[in-house]
Amino acid sequence: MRKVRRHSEVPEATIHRLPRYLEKLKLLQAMGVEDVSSRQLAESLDIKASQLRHDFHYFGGFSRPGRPYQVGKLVPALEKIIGVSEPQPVAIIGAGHLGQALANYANMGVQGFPVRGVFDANPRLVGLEIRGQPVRDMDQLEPVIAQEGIRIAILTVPAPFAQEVTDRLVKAGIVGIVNFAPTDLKVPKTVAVRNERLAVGIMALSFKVKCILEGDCGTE
Amino acid sequence: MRKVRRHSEVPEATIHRLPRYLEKLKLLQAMGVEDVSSRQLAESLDIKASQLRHDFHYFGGFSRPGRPYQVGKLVPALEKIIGVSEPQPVAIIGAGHLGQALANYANMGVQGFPVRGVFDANPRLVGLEIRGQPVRDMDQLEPVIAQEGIRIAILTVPAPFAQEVTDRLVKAGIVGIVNFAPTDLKVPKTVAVRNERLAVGIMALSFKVKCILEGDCGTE
DNA sequence: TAGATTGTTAATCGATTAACAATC
DNA sequence: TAGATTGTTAATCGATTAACAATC
Repeated sequence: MRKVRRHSEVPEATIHRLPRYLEKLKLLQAMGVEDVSSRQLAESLDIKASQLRHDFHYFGGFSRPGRPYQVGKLVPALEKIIGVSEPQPVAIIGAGHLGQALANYANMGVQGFPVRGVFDANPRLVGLEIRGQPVRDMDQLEPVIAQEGIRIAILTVPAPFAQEVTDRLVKAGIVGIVNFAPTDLKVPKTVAVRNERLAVGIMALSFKVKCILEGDCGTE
Repeated sequence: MRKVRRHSEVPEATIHRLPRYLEKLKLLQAMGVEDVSSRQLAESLDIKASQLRHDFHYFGGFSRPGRPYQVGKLVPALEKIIGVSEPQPVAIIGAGHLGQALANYANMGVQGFPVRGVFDANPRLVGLEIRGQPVRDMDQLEPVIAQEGIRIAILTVPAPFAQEVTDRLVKAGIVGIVNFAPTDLKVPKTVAVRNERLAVGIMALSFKVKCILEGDCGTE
């Protein structure tokens, strides 16, 4: 470690590549690979080696010049940077189809984000068991967040309720929200929001599909 | 319409804003708003007016200099550009929790992407009804895609099966794939893929949460 | 040593923002 | 007309890529 950089200086684009680096490195680790060069790793991710080194450079000194990266050292280093060295408990607000799907998604825990609370306002859903956890009534939101030390929430409530639930989450100490509701959330600057909107994704895809079908993509 | 531009020249960033423009404009339309200036529209989306005009400029002439945009003209124009003037039938491959959640998501049809086929390899899921549609066996994949004229598929199968299913989809004439499997897909250049990976999103969020909690964000 | 590799800076590329003429 | 607005180009900003010295 040679330089300390403030996170704010790390470009958004780099931040989004970090999880992909970690994912691929964990795969290599599981295969017993010990060393990997920037070229090898970059190629497997379909990016340029210089970009990968440039990205790593924000955090300084993962290897020494002349030596390839050691998978066993890089994995924990990236986990520390991303913030998943310790498990990060998460809450899921909204136990509809999507909320249930996410609560059921076993990989969440494996990736470092164990689900420690599932909440819904619908009394018919409250009490339902998902992977050994009950769906809780919304009045349990604040106490469970406090008790479990939850900092990240996944929001899967209908759009009309998204903002009021968000306000409660912020007051309860939540610092990061993954928003699946198709609406923009107002939060203080000290809270990070990531919007996951399926509709936007499928429409962007549709634009490209149209361009492929109409031979309008500049490839011919 | 003054200029015809090839789609390939439209930047990725612009493509991803088009659905957001359309979404907001439809909202305005539903409220009975007839005219909207670039400044008003941009402000409501938290972007710069010049960026919005610059984006629209790729497609040329939505209004005339001096006159604001007419919502009633802009909505169908954007729908045409994005490719949702006609409903685009989609197939969902994989009827696990996530696949079921998506098949249940009524908004899909409203947004212009009606679900016209849900498929799974698990015989215990085959026959299950979701919103009036049966989960079909995988051997129905090719005939249904052909019969319904489906061009876009949503992939929610486990990662180990993602590539083989993709190969079948491509052979069956699918041109766009929304990939929820946590693995990269190999496809010909004539097929568009959009990766929707929850793990990447929550990890990118985690990085920011860490930076907020540690006061390492340059805001103080 | 010779070849390969990283860390780091400089050059290139692309996207955002500002500016303003033309128009209503 | 005066004020507001778009379309369009130029200026700025940021991210990617290339280049290469230092190192093994």
